[in-house]
Amino acid sequence: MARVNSVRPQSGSGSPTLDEVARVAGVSRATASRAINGGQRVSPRAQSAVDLAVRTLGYVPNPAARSLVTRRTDSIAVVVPEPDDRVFTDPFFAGTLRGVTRVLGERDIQLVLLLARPGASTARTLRYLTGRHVDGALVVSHHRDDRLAEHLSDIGLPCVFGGRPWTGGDRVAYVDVDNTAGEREVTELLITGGRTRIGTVAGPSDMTAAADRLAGWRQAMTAAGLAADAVEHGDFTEESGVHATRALMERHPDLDGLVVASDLMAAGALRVLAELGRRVPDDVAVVGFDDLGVAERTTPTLTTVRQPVVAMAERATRLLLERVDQAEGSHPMRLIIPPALVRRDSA
Amino acid sequence: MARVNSVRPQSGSGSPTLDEVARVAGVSRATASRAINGGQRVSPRAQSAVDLAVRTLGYVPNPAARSLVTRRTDSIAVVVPEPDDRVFTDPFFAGTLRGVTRVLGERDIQLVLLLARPGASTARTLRYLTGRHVDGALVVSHHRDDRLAEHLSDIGLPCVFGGRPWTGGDRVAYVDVDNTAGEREVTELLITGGRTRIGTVAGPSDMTAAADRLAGWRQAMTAAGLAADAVEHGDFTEESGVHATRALMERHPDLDGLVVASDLMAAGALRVLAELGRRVPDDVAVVGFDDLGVAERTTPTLTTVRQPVVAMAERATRLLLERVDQAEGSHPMRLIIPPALVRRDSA
DNA sequence: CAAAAGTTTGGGAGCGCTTCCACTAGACGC
DNA sequence: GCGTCTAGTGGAAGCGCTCCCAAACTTTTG
Repeated sequence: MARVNSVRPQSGSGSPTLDEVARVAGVSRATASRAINGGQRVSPRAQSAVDLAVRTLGYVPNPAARSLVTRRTDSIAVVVPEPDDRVFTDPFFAGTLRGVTRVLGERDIQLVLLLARPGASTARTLRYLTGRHVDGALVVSHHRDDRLAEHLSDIGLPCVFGGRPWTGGDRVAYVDVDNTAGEREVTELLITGGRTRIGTVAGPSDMTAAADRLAGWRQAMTAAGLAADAVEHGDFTEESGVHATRALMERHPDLDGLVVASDLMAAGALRVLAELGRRVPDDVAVVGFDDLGVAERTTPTLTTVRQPVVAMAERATRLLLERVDQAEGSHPMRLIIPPALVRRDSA
Repeated sequence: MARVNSVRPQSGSGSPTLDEVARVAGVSRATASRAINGGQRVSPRAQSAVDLAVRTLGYVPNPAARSLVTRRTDSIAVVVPEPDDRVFTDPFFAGTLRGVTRVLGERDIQLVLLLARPGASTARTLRYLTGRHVDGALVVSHHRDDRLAEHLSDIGLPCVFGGRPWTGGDRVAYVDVDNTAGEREVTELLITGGRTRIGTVAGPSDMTAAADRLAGWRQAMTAAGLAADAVEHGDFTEESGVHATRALMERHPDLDGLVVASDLMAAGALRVLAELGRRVPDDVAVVGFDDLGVAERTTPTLTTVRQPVVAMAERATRLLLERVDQAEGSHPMRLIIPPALVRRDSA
């Protein structure tokens, strides 16, 4: 401890190592390591010596070396198998990322954004995840054919899906809103309101959220003895909502209700209806899905189904971290959030 | 080579290691490593033996071990010192991320999203970056007091700023649009159009983009001998644009021109003007800044200054990767993009 | 045909960290 | 007074990889 030695970092070889900290603190590398990581089984004396050394040296542990032995990286991936331009315009992703970062911020875990463009790069994503660059993965918006659920469960990487996966739903955990119930209820709202000719602008048919919402609409329609034949698909963007609504109104000019699978698409629908001179809700009642800000800003404001995206993302992230912590084990769990109707002016 | 040995991965100890690949391929670990990394100095025979072993074993290199020795992590951070709710609503960030991911996708580099909330977590961000978790950093929207430029240049981590940093601009590289020139020109447009009473809704005064645009407006005004006294600050959000415009119009009801420092704020301004019954552009001409989609969707559509955000982010990322590659050296470089006026209906 | 030059190869030394384990001191009980 | 605990410590063994270097082999050349 009283040993005289040079205190300066060894020959400017870059950042100081644990070895140097130990030398400066006058303890062994093992003790220094313990002191830095929580300080179990370390005397107060040694602890403060190490603390001081860390501070004077400006020591920061080398993450690669650490994770080589701990087998942890303290980072998780958010996987978004979606063309990048869609990701960054949809408030759904914005909300998701917000929820994730909020939870991650509580602990010292970082977020790796994995944008898997369609096709080829799924393989790359998979390779990345297999390589254990991250401790876990949150898959956000996946499509039928990426088979991500199976692949991830094969790899054995802790993961949670945001939204029910197509297949392998029994092998992975997921958090989802009850899409079917939500769309059913909001459709029933229109029916109760006296609408009899209700069409739907559904989402892309390779996504479960879209399929489930479509199913909800169908259930309500058939239960009420109404024809469930006016269906058009979009891809959740406003643009696609415009096209789908145009097509729908052309084929079924008599529609008096429109159940749209996302607010963004509903905003497009409202624009088309305005062009067509139909009054909303007088001539045509319109409902959306999501309630992430857009619904409040349309004219008229949108009656919709609220999907608490931020909260869901937080839950999903917590779930993921739990699974990461208790390593393996813990069988898949699903968390289904009840949807909430939000009545505004469009229906 | 003809040695008989068990080919199956050693005792289910998790993922196969390079050692196992080497054993299966009948070569040394060194040769296997070479074969896997580019295959310089490897005979075709050995190469294919290794390739086969990799494939049958499903080998994926352990990134921690690799980066422990290479001192590369093959990932870069995008640092956003901004409250998370702003990040995900502003099309500016969306565009930036898009540019970044596009370039990163070309190589096998991952993106770590570092959202530094104001205050305390800047320290954490800095610690993370100091720890060399990433090979470089792209700082996107920084504020005056985070002093990120100095800190990063101290750390010695390759970094590029999106937008001129407040201080330390001579020590770090950055890519920026010529904010001053852009705002000056668009102001001159109003002046040429015969407007004489032109106010401005500026951005937050702790951001260089805002300060530079304000300066551009001032230059044009004073050069034309007009009073540059109608100034109000917002924070680039639509909401703040509403407040600022309201305050501005109250104090200066005679304004016939409005130079707004972002399209989002300009959208807010348009709403206020509509409320106030002023016709745009007849009574008041309005111009924005950014042109990232919002400007096309307002009523009337917005005359604005185009900032090619995606392209800029791409350039910035390329610049960053260059700096990462040639390690250290290469003195700071700045890339100033000329702005482009986009004429629409609002002025 | 030997020497020189080039090409492949494997041994081995780390990269910086955590953690097992054996060991030393005091604290404590009888 | 002497075992018996317990808290604290350091030595050393890896984690899985890259890369230097010298050895072994192949080709070229005089």
